[in-house]
Amino acid sequence: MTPTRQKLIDGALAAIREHGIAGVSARTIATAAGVNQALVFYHFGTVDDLLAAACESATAASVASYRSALAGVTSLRELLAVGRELHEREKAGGNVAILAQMLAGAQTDPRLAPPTAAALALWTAEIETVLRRVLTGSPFGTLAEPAGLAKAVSAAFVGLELYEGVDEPGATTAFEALEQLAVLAEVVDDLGPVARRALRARLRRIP
Amino acid sequence: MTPTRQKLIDGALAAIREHGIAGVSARTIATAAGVNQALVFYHFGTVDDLLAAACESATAASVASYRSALAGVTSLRELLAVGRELHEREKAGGNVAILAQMLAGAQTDPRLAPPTAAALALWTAEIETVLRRVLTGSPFGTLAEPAGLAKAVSAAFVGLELYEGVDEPGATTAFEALEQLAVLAEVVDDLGPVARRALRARLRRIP
DNA sequence: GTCTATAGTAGGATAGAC
DNA sequence: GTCTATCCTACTATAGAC
Repeated sequence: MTPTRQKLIDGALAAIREHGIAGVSARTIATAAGVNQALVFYHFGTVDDLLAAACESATAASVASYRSALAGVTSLRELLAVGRELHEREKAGGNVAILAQMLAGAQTDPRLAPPTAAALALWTAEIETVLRRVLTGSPFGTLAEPAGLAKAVSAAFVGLELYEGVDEPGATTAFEALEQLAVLAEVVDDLGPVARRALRARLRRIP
Repeated sequence: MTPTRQKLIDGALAAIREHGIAGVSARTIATAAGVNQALVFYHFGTVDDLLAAACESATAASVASYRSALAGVTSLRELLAVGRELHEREKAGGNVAILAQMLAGAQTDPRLAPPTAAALALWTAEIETVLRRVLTGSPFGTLAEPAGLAKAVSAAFVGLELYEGVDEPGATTAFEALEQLAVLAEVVDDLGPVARRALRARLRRIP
C-alpha cells in the first residue's frame, strides 16, 4: 500500500462522513486527502472503485477491532454490551455510517452493490459466529437461523444509526427498548425447568 | 395542489427511486416529471424543499393506506403479517426506499433532516399505537416502552430494505429469522399460568 | 405559470509536462 | 508518480420573453 493510496482511502472515508454518498466526488476526496484530484483516477480508475476500496478497508479494520471482544461473548447480555460499546464509538468514529452511505448509494449504483455487500458480510459472518455460540441450546437458537439472525441484526443496526442522524433522543429510546427486550430474552433463556418444558412443548406444536 | 406541483412531487419520487439521493437533481426530477427544469425552483425554491414535500406526501399516503389494516391488528402474529405485506408491496412501490434515501441524505444535509424525521414520525406514531394495544398485559409490554420499540421497528425495517438492495436472498433469510423470533414471542406471550408466573417472578428481580 | 437562455460552479476524466 | 491544464458534461439558480 503506497502512502498516496492510503491517503486517498482515508480521504474517501472522511469525505463520505462529511458529505455523505450524495456529496462525495474526486475533488472532495482529494481535498480531504490533501492530494491532487487526478490521483484518484491514476490509483483507482474511478471514484466508485476508490469508495469500494475505502469501505472494505474501514469495515475490515472495524470488524477486526471487535474480534477479540466478540470472542469472549458467551451470553446475550454480553453481546448486547459489545453492541452498546460499538454504538458509542460510532458516534465519534462512524464506520457504520460509511456502510450506511454505501448501502444507500448501492441501491441505484450496481458498481457499489458488490463491495457494499462484501463489507456487510464481514460483519454478519462475525455476528453469526457469536450468535451460533450464544444461542446453542436456547429456545431462540433452535427456532431461528443464526445466519439470518446475524443479517437482521446488522441491517437493524445500520437502520438505527441512520435513524440517530435525524432524531438522536428518539434513537436513544429505541436502543433502550431493544435492551429491555434483550433482558426479557435472557430471562426466557434462563427459565426454570418447569417453565422451560412448557415452552418447548408449545414450540413443538409449531411447524 | 396545482397539477404541476403534483407532477414535480411525483417526478421527485420517481427520480429518488431511480437515481437515489446521490443522483437526484432539478434536471433528473424535471425529466421524470415531464416538465421544465426551471419549474422546480419556481414552485419549491430549492431541490431540497421539493424532496421534503415529496417525502412527506409519499409517507403520509403510504401510512394512510395501512391505517385500517393496522387498526385490525390484535396480536404480534397479525402485526407481522402486515409487515410482511408492506415488505412485499415495497419491492414494487418503494416508499420505504424513499425514506431510506432521505435518511442517508439527511445525515449530512441539515435541511433534509427535519422533514425526514417528520416523515418517519408518521410511521412510528402508527406503529406505537398498534404496539401499545398488542402488548398490553404481555411481558414484552411491561418491560419495553412501546414508543422506543416503535422507533426501533421502523429503523430496523429501513435497514432491512437497504440490505435487501445489495443481498436479496440474504434479506429473505433475515426476514425469516425475525418471523421465527416473532413466533417465539407469541409463544412466550401465550404461556400457561405456571410458566407465566415463573417468568413474572424472574422479571421482578430485574431493576 | 411556463418557457428559453444563460451565468456561474462543480464534477469526471484525460493529455502531457515534469 | 505527481502535477497543471483542459475538455466536456451536468448542476443550481436566475433573468426575461411569452
